[in-house]
Amino acid sequence: MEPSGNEFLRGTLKTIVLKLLSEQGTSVPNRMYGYEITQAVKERTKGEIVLSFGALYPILHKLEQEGLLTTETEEVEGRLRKYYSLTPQGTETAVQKVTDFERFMDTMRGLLQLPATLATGH
Amino acid sequence: MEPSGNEFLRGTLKTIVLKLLSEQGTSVPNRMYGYEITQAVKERTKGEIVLSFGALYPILHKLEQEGLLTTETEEVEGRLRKYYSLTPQGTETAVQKVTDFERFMDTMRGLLQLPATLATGH
DNA sequence: TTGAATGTATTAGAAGCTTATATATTATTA
DNA sequence: TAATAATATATAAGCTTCTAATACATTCAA
Repeated sequence: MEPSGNEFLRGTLKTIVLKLLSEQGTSVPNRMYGYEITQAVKERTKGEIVLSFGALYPILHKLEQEGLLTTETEEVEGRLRKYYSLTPQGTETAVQKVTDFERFMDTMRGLLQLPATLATGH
Repeated sequence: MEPSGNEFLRGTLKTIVLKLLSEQGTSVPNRMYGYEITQAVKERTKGEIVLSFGALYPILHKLEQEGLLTTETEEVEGRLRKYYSLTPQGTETAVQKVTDFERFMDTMRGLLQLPATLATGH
């Protein structure tokens, strides 16, 4: 039906992936592998958003194909791991997507007559 | 591509339609026709969100089929107009969807590390 | 009389998901 | 030691949802 039962998530997956990769990790540029991305999203949202692999991998491949991501495969503890990191263009797109999403939320708040959020608790 | 060039709108269309119909208009229960809905969305969002008819009508028909909307057709100024209004179940769903969307925005703000919105300007 | 605005509706096709499946290793538990 | 959970990447079938295009019809303004 919907991604992890949340219909609103539709169309936001690329933005989530790009944003996570744009954050500073232990390596510069930051790199993450697919499984790690799903776990990070699950942890940060306390299980509210769970990316399925069937959704994630096609997105990663598409972003790579579009030149926003590059990959490096490494063997870690006997298993193959494919790390993804942003290209310069990917970094730009990440910023743009997040800005677009903020704007979208603002527009939706107006349309649905919702109050501005004052306390979030996160 | 995306609804009115906005990929994030995916999955929010039902919520928008239900919310608009749930607001108090001149009639109780409030009723609107398809074209009116697209215009209301366009005006409220200053053109940022434009619903296409190809997206709107299937949604209206589906909501009717699900028992969330009822319709009445009237002739107004020589043209046929089909008014949609919420059933009791539709009213419940409208509230639920808006609540779900607020929760979703909160989750996304946490995930994307966005600040809480203090001033909106709308 | 021509075009813009108003109005409902369908269709073909693309895109973005879900769900199921395949494959494989390591770590834990019964 | 055998089964299962967790770790890890990936594809395929199929459904839903959207875009873009089209059809049809009326009213109003230029």
